[in-house]
Amino acid sequence: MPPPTGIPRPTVQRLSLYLRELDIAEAEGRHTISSSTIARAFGFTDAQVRRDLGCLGQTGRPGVGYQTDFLAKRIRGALSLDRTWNLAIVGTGKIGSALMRYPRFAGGGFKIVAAFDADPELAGTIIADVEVLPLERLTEVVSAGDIQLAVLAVPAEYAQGVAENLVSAGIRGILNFAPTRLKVNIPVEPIDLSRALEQLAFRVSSET
Amino acid sequence: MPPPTGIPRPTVQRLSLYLRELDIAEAEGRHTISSSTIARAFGFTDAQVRRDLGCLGQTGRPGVGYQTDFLAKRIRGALSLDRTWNLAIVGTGKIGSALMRYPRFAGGGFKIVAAFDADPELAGTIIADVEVLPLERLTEVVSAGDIQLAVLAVPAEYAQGVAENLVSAGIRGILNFAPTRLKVNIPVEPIDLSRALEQLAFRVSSET
DNA sequence: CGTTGTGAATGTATTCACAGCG
DNA sequence: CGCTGTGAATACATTCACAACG
Repeated sequence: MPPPTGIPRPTVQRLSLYLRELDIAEAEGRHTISSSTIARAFGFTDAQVRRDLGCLGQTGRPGVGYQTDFLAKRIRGALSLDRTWNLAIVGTGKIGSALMRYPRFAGGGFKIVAAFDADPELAGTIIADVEVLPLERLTEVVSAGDIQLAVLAVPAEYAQGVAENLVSAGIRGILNFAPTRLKVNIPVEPIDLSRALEQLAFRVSSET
Repeated sequence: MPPPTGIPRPTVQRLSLYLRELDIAEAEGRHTISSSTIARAFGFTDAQVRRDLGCLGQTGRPGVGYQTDFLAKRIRGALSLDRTWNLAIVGTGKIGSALMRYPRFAGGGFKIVAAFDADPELAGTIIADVEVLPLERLTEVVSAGDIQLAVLAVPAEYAQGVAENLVSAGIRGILNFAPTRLKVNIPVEPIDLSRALEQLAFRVSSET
């Protein structure tokens, strides 16, 4: 049962952040937190935080704030993080293999369960406890292994082709590191380093 | 002379994309391109593209479209990409060193000129033609080397401290790979993998 | 008290629709 | 014609401001 999709995009993005702050608060033993505390952590306004949390229904108590564990659970539910997502890494070059060793992926319900590379040299290698398989086995393994998401870290020129394979293998979403817009009809979340750098350059040069 | 900062954030983001499409068009020998062609490449509306390009002043010709080379130059100017930005990579672990080998950085006016790591073992190593220096030399090298931007790829717990060093060394903007909000008064552009994954999970599970 | 939740007001971004130009 | 540039209309997001609540 997909949770209500009525949550606006910018809100979803911020909910991810709130979740982190809640985890910190919980780890520090704070059982309750106010909208303005959350807001301050990220430079938002308290009204914004309340508006965002309002999307999850009644979650706070006036005069007290939000109960951290309850709210975290609520956000996880809304974001569908209250389950495990199995990931395949496709392309185990520099970026792909770096990601496989990125510890934070293990944290929140995301689990790397397979890795693929076109280079036959790499097949058989083991990176962070996961064996790298040849690309040909993608369809087979993805279908059999209940893998929902893929991290695409192949050279730009192959990205579209591999993406199409992923879709027909049954992958439901792609985290795309290649600087290309993928033409597929499943959700794609791009990680665009050049764009981020250009953004940064712009902001720096339009400083006061 | 910083270009007019009057360009709205979402527009700046899209201008980066348009620039890519223009480079492709130019490479293919198309000397002219219409707003709807650009729009189609990214799934935007033609009106949106024209509105965005409107921020750059009069750039197109009715009945014809936009002249690719001229428009590209105009966008580069607006985004301050008509210059070289010197980068320092700070933290040459998995992600940092992967970035140093990322070819696309070389492409558009961004040049990695220095790299630092806290681990003395790594000092002296050479990655992609750049020598890794110990963190202590950061201030010295950044000041001397005319380095404007830093890519921060250190473990989350050190990020804030290193960021402060970067600021006092004279860095003007940070591309931050650590999953932390940096409290500094220069522009920071976050690359947040966990957030992107969570975003993706949400979108997948709220599919029709 | 302090803090939530939310209507109403404001601000920002996108789309519509068309006059005007080559 | 085809296509740009832009006012006017619309949709969306954020902030204000305050009643209600423990």
